[in-house]
Order: sequence, then C-alpha cells, then structure tokens
Amino acid sequence: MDYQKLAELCFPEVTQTPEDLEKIYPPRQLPEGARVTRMAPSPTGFIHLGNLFGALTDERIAHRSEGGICLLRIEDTDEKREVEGAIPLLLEALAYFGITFDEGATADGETGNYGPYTQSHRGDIYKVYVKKLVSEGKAYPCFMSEDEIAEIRQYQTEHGINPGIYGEYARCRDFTLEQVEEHLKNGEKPIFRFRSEGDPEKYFTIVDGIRGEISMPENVQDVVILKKNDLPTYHFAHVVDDHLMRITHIVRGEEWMASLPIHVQLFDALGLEPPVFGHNTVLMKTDEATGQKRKLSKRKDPELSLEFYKKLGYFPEGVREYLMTILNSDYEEWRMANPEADLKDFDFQPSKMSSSGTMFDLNKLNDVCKDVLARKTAEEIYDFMYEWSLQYEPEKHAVIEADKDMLLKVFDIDRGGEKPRKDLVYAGQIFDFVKYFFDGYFEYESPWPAECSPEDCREILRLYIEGYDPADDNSAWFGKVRAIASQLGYAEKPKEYKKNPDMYKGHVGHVSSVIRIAITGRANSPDLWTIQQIMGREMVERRIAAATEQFK
RNA sequence: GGCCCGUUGGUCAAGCGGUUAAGACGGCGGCCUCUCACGCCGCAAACAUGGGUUCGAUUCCCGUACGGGUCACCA
Repeated sequence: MDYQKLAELCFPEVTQTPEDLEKIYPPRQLPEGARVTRMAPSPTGFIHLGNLFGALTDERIAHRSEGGICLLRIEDTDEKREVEGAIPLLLEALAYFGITFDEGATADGETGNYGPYTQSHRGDIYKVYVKKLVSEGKAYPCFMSEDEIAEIRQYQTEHGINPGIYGEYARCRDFTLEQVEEHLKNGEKPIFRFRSEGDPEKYFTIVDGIRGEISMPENVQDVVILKKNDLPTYHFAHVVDDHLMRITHIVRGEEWMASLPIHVQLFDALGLEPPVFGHNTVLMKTDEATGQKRKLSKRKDPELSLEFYKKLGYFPEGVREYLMTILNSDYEEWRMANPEADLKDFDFQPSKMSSSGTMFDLNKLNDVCKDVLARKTAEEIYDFMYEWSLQYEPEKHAVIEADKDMLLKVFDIDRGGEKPRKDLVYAGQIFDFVKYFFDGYFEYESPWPAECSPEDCREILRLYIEGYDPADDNSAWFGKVRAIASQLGYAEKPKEYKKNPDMYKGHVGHVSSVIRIAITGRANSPDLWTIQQIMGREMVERRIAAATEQFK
C-alpha cells in the first residue's frame, strides 16, 4: 500500500507540512520553568462552578510561574452545542470572578501569535496532521455508515464483546488504494480514523500532575480523528492544539482520564512530546431526595450556575476564596497565617489538589465570605451593594442610592479593628440584615419579651422616650436604661436576676429588648446606642411612638 | 458489564512505616455580655473492609464493598 499516494488522494488541497507549522508556531521564548496553560471551554452558554474551578486552576498554575501564560481556546468543533454570544458571556463571568487571560479568544476577536484560538477556524491546521498520519499509514479514511456502525455495536454488545471500531470491526482499515478510490468516485465522503496498533494486554504508566502515577491499558480503538464536518474530534484537536500552542500543563476534569490512552497514543504517533496532564475531580453534593453523594447537576442544582451567586450578591472574592480552599489543600492554613496577603502570593501546586470527589459546602462558602467581608471597608461594601441592586433589585436600589450616608455608617458598625463583626455574607443577606433602617422595610419580626407585660412595655417606652437624649454617650445612655429597669422592678444586672429570680420580673436585658424591638423590630441587633446615633432623633422617636401604639 | 480513579470525624482536609491521628466549617457546652455578632475556652466526632509484607501499618501490596468517571462523527 502506497500511503503517500493515499494521503494525496484524500487531501490534494493540503500543501503544508507539520514542519511548516512548526515554523509558524515556534516554541515560546519564555523563562525557564514558565508554565503555559489553557482554558478550553465549549461555547454552550452555560457557565458553571466547574468552569470557574478549572479556570482558577489554569490561571493560578500559569501565573504562579515566572512568565507563565494562560490562554483561552474555544472548542467549537461540534456546531450542535454552540450558543450565540456564549464567548462574551463567558469572558464577562470569569472577569467578574477575577480571571483574565493573557492570550486567545476575546469578546471581539482574539489576541496572540498562536492562533487562531477557535477550533472551527483551524480546520486547515488539523488536516495537515491528518494527512501526515495517513501518509505514514497511521490513519485511514473510513466509509462505514452510521447504520453499519450501529449494527456492529449491537452485535458486539449481544456477544459480550468490547464495543467499538477496532481490529476486525474496522472494515475500512485495510482498504486498498483502489477501494478507497472507488468509494470516493461514488461521491462518498469519508471520515478519518486513527489506525491503532495498541495492545490491550500492554499497560503504560504516566505521571498525572495531580494524582501521581497512573497506569492504564493501551488504546485499541480506531478512534475518529476527523469528522464529516471536516473538523477534528476533541481527541485530535486537543493534541494538535496543545502542541502548537505550546501548552505545558493541561488540567481537565476526570471525565477525560478514560481517554488518556488515546491522547498519549496520538502524541506518540505524531512524534510530539505530551504536556503534563492533571485530572481533577468533579464537584459533588448530597442529593436531598436520596441522601446519596452525586455530581452537581446543571438541571437539578441552581447552585452550580455562576449566575446563582451573582444574583444573590456573593462577593466574587468570597467565591474565589472558597474555591481556593477546596482546590489546594494547604490554602486555608496559608490564608489563616496571611489574612491580608494577595491570592497571587500563594504557592499553588497541582500536586496539592484533591483527587477524591469534593462535596460542595454552602456553609463553608458563607463562612469564608464572612471573613472576606470583614476585611472590606464600609465604602467597598456600599459600592458592591449599589452595583448588585442596580442589576438585580431595582426597588432596593432606590433606597440604597438615596441613603448612602446612612448606609456607610451602618456598614461601619464594628468594622475594622481586631475583632470586626462577621455577620455580612452576601448582598441579599446584607440588605436583609440592615433593612430596618428603612421605614419602607421596617416590621416587627421578633415577639416582645414574655417577661414584660404590655403595661410594662408601654411604661418602658414612655420612660425611655422621656429621658432620651441623643447627646448621651453610650454608657450614660445605658445607665438610663438600667434606671428604668430598676424603677419597674427588673434587675439591673442579669446575674442578680439569676441569683434571685423571684425578686424581679426580669432583668435589664428584657427591658432593653423592648426598646430594641421597638426601634429595630428585632430582638437581636448590633449595638443599639450606635444604631440610634445613625438613625437620628426623629426616627427613634417615631419608632418608639409607633411601638407604644402596639400596647394601647 | 469491561477499563480507570477514588475512600481519614456530618463536610473540607493534614498525615506520606512508629503521632495522645493536626486544623477549618458545622454541631454542642461554657466564658465575655443589655441582645446579636466578634473573641476566648472546652466537648462529641474519623483512618470503608478482609488478608498479607513488616518488629510495627492510616501510611506499602492484593482481594472485597461502596462512590465516581468512561466506553459517540459530544466535548
């Protein structure tokens, strides 16, 4: 068989050789040890936590190395899955979470010397390599119909034979030049398959950047490398692209591990050096219905979508922090030791990534967010709330915009210092947390303390407003509350009450609860004196008066 | 089903032949305290399982169970 002739017959239009391409895409001139990574999504329009998870990994691995590059490549060899406008959407979402690329696809084109970065525009490049393989007898045109393949599959499954097109089932594998010519003359368009010489009895080992050494049997399948639409399959495209773009480290989901033998084989057949592969895990959750651990699902789990977090108003930094804690095992400790340090200074190591399925933990996310927000200034929080409400909550936005000065003071309560409050989590929750400052959102959310009779409540409020003086400092103010408590038969100190519960109706805490609920609608709040300072006399008096009405 | 990967407290996880088996989140109890939050102290809670190898296994090897992935002209 004259493979050279077969190659010409199949690809008369292809004149370039791999050597030509080597010249166009020469090895990068980068510092020793620089890592080149890539994010390679399909433009399906759905951007999820897994994407961010992977992007963060790629970005960190690249940028942790001197002169490293992280690029964006669009894997659109399957037109069926493509969604209009998916790329700008993706870029925007990633940028929101602080991830940008050095090279590759952009919202309106692309940048870099190793393009095109969109696979559908690289058709000619892939063909050069397919032609080379054909000319060496390592790939061949295949004319089997879908029906034929389906039949073979059925036969194989019925007989307990490993399914697929390989060996004797690869009917076009050993076609003569004449047979190929004949099919071509009939107007049949072939696809191209790799001619596998793999031996399933033979195992090879490879060092995975995350998992360490893994061993697998060689691939035997004559996988499709060029499809009917003239575009390559993922297997072939990734090999060609990652080589030509001079990628050094590939991090991808563990769903790719099973096809690793194909990829290794392809690199080998092409005479190319494979990059370091790292296979990470999928994000899991416990299914509410079954109680079973399972992969986060696009259909069932809204929390998989990045939009979910944007909409609730999670700070991007918080989400990123959380992802980092589950991405690299020693991140959390590093963060505790370096609370103020830039994420970029963390020594990210692929080998420190987990290789068992990670449960997504909203609880932990919230906790991480609290820490992140505790380090923000009131101004930063306000600005974020402003943008968030502008986009998602127009009604709340109106109040947020109108009462900027007040909100800045509210967000500043117990902020800064050694022990800042940590009760702010995400924008939606924050608004809820402070909404009693707005008359339009104020309501009585907590029951009045049982220790205080309605008459006492009325009396407490009357005495309170009588003695209320905004000029009092915190301790003078609370001294008056104690006095009211004492006057009405409540203990001035909770401990006294605990010692002699029969001597009192309750203690000063119950009395201040009445005042607190009157002013905030809640039994729990930050320091009441501070709240009143922010609200101002007029609002305090109005709230007390309204509460008094409750006891008429 | 074949092949592959994985398995330390409820969750995230240190550990890489000899440890009282870290730490974080959550839970519980306490201190502080007018409430909440913060902070501090403490408690409960784990090496899936059976065989080896070894003076000694959470750590190395094999089997089993369980979980996950994958078997497309989808990525």
